[in-house]
Amino acid sequence: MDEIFGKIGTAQTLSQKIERRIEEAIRQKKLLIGAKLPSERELCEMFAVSRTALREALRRLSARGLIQIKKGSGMYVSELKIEDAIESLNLYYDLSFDSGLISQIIEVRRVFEPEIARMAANNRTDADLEILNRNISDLADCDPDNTQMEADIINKFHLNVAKATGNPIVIITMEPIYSLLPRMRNLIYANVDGEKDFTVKAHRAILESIRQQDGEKAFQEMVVQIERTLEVYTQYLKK
Amino acid sequence: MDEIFGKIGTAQTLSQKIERRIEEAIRQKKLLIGAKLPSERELCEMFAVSRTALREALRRLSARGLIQIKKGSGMYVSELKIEDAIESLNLYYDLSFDSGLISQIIEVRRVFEPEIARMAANNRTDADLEILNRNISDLADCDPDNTQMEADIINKFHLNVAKATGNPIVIITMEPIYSLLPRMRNLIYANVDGEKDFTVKAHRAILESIRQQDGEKAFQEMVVQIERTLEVYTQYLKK
DNA sequence: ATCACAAAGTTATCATACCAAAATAGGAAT
DNA sequence: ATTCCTATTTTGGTATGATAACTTTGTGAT
Repeated sequence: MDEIFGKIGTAQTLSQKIERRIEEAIRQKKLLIGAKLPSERELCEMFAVSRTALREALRRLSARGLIQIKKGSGMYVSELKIEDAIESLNLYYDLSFDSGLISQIIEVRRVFEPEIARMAANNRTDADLEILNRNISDLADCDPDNTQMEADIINKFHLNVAKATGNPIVIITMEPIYSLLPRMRNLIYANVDGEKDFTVKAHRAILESIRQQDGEKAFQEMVVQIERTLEVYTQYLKK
Repeated sequence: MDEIFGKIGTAQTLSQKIERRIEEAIRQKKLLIGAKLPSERELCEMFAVSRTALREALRRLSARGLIQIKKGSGMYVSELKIEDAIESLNLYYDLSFDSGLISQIIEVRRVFEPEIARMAANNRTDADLEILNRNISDLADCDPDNTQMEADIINKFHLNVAKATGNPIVIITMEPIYSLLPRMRNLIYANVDGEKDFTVKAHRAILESIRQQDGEKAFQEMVVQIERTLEVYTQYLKK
């Protein structure tokens, strides 16, 4: 451990201490979701700090999605949305986006998604089937020129398969990855003839396997779909 | 789409506008990593706003990891670390954690980790081997009473396997899950006799497969390890 | 050349005041 | 009783100026 020398002048600022205190209260459920925080003035008295310091702490908390500030009304503990967490990831990807990332994402999907399809086949409900079915119809009916919407729909299909596993952890782990797909696909998908037909067929095959609760078949069909995607991307990357 | 009625009074506050402006500058690389921002006073003049508004914008940016503020020195554009992005996910997991998630996490690990082990076997470097080796030694040498540290070490082993895949997406995906393990394991692991010996052996087997770059064997060994964990947890959950 | 210390620049905090948006309460019109 | 409007209160948003604490830089003595 080279932690011997580390952080000497890292004294937390006052506003950071305040931030931590409130964050801890939320983490420990002392402040429940939706709870209204005392007003700024009251909090100033309670913490015995100036409004400036307090407000800067609150700004950070709201930037991180922990609280919601409503002018004229008050501040409320907000349910941390997965979107907030993903927003950070998106920014990260935005800043470090390169073609290498594309193939790495594909690699992960190639490995994870077939297993997800299998789980979905084993656990899906009838409601899941309906959603997936409508999803496929949406793609088939979608205006071919609206590639953005096509990408969104395809994205949602995969996300809905993840949801059909009934395991929220699966959703949470894959959500950040799926959130990247529209951007990537937009670069490529539009240029490939016949790709949409293939995708619709592949999705139908996956759905059918899930309907039959045939995990192994769902696995295989997903492999086909992902490997095709991989091919398309590979072509693009060679250009 | 029920987006017909939505957000009317969404007037951005001044500090949010400032935040966007600076964020955009960073996203568009007009401000490069490490670049020093003008001082608060200068920025105030440039944006023609008060220091209060400006500072609150800067607090948000630093909370999101885009800039680093050094007292007495200045403000610098910082490289957005993966850890910053993952920190948000961790918080999210933290807030939605309950014992019901344990079995779901196990299910996910059961499906994902063997594949990760296979990827690691294919892509590992010698440096990865060394890290994993030291990790196993640490566990073997660890004070048996210090269950917290044992849990940490085990946690790190799995994370290091993920790192050995060489694919950052894998890390991002799994890191939040691993961050939950110590807490879970602490509840259970301590009570099971002989568990440590088993874990050490299992880890050695996994490492050996990765060393030989035998993906299939690594996959299988990881299955063994995870299913054992699943057993232990199942016993606990039945109590 | 080295060290100690002062000076300048920068962020952190505080205190106060005023502005703007939203919620609330009260009363008037229906 | 209900609806509508208005005045009041509460709450967050912005502005300003002063002071403290910290970092960096430069100066001068050694």
